[in-house]
Parts: sequence; structure tokens; C-alpha cells
Amino acid sequence: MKYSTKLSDAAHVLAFLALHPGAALTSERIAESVQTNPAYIRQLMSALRKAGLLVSVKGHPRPTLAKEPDGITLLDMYRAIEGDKPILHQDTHTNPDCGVGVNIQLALRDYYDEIQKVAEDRMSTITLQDIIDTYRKKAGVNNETEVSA
Amino acid sequence: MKYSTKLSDAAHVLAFLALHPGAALTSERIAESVQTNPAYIRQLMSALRKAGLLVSVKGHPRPTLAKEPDGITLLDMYRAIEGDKPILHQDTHTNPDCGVGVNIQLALRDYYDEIQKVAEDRMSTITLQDIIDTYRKKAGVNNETEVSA
DNA sequence: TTTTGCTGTAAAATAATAAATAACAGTGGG
DNA sequence: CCCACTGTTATTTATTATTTTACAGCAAAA
Repeated sequence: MKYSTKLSDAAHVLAFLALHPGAALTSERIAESVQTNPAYIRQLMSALRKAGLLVSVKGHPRPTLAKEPDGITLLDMYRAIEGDKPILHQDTHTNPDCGVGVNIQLALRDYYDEIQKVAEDRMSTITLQDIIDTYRKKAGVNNETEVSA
Repeated sequence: MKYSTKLSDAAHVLAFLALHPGAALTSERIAESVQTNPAYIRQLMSALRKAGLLVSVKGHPRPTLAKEPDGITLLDMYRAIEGDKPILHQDTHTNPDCGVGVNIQLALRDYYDEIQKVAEDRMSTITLQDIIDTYRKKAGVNNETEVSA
């Protein structure tokens, strides 16, 4: 497969909303910034909506954040978009007749869970507000205005 | 793409070597345990060899660990197998004419780097010896012997 | 109340990456 | 000199992500 960039794109969408409060943001407008197609943006927004991070009304091009930016973490976005997909993947097709194969994978699971935990703990400390703050610094350096296409 | 299980399989291979010291382990024998094909195992071993984790001689079916199990970390394996592949992936195809898109991704990079760091830090604390120790506990519970197929 | 533009959703097509497979030159041991 | 095996590359297949297409239904404007 390709590598999933859904988390990045979801963060992009939420930041875009936060940076354009009150604007009439169609999925097409957002898609231009992400440089993708409107249906994909709507799919992302659908997941974010179901997770309670975003509010929108069918047919009405005015999606808004469901919470303040400092109340939305990167982990919230990850859960919304990727569910419980792990960052490291086990091989679940080892030989079931081989005790080594089976139990090595069981052992690895414990350690993968630990790694997942520290990654998620870190994600839970990063908010959309943090991302926006960092964005503003970068944008300042790059002399960009946040209303450009 | 499929999800990569190379790290899991590499750990499997190294653990298998550690658990069968002195045995004549052909790539075919190891492949049986992982339930895959010998060429794939040889590819993994090639990467592990280049990273200095494993020693083998062409044509000679007796690969051995290049270091003690407590001197090989999960991070060593990850580097050997995945190089500097990140666990989270940015969208590098956003609209370059959109300041928001460009700079949001730059901001995300900082945070992704942090998440990568905590994950790798954790990986660096987990050794092949730890995995083997945990394996033995699991294997004990499951009443398996480590010499079965 | 009709029209228009948009959303929400699903299905099908395409793209990217991983793993499986096949092939073969070359090594070491018998 | 054989033989079994490794190390390596190239090709094919499988799996997942993204793109594309399509369309029913809502909201606002006319």
C-alpha cells in the first residue's frame, strides 16, 4: 500500500478551519490547500465529525471545530482517523505449529504495546493549538499570510 | 501497500538463531518457522548482516549473532530493516502555493519528530535478550519446547 | 417552491508499497 | 568436481491508500 497520510491531512483540515473562522469553506476550497479531491476531504471530515471533533451540516458549507483548539489532541485525531491501528505491525502469519514463531510474536506484542503507549502518550500532549502556534512561527519565517490560497 | 512486518520477522530470525545455537540453520529452516519463503529470510538476514547484527558466510548454512542478545536492541533491528523510515507519514503533496498547507506540514514535522523520538527511545531499551526472556515465559505457559518445528 | 450548490456516502479505479516467487552466479565442504 | 546453500536481483502478486465517479438529500437564495 501507500503510506497513510490521513493523520497529517486531518490535522491540516482542522488547522485550516481554525485559521479561517467564519469563512465559507467548501470541501473543494479545503481540497485545494491539501491538493487532493473534495470527496477525500469529506471522508476525513466525516471521521472527524463522528469522533466529535468537528461539526457540520449537510449541504451547508460551514464546518466548524466542535471544541477549542487546545481541547483537541493529536491522539484524538489519530483515534478518529486510524482507530486502533498500531504503528508497528506484527506478523500474524507465522507457523502455528512452531512454538518459537508463535511465542516470539506473543513476546513482541508486549513490547509493541509499550511502544504504542509511549507514542500515544506523546500524541496526547500535542494539541491543535500547539500545531497552530508552531504554524504561525513557521509562517512568519516564511513570510506567508494565512489567507492565501 | 501491505503493512510491513519486516521488523517482527527480523526479530523472529534473530531470536531463532539465539534459541538454536550451533544448529545448521538454512534459510529454508528459518522460513518454515516464519512461514514464508527462504529468499525473504535471506533478504532480512542480508540487512541484518549489513547492520552488523548477524554474521554469515556465503554458501555456509550457519548464520550467527554478531553480538550478545543483550547488546542488540529493537532499535538496532528497526534501523537495520527500515532505515530512517518514520512511523507517521506526512503529506508531502500539499499545495505549494498555499502557505497554510506548507507551514502546517512543517509544524507537524516537528511534532512527528518528537513522537518518533519517544518511540525510538523506547525501542532502544528493549533488547533481544528481553524478547527471549519474555518468549520463555510465554513458551512455558504454552507448554511448548523451543526445538519444535 | 424551485433551483443551485453543496454535503455525505459508497463504489470502482488507480497507485504505492510489501511480500512472494523465480532465477542464478558464486561459495564452501565433501 | 559435485552438491547444497547463500546472496542478490528481477518479476509477479497481494494489500492498502488514495483518487475518481456518482448520486441522493439538505439549505439557502431566488
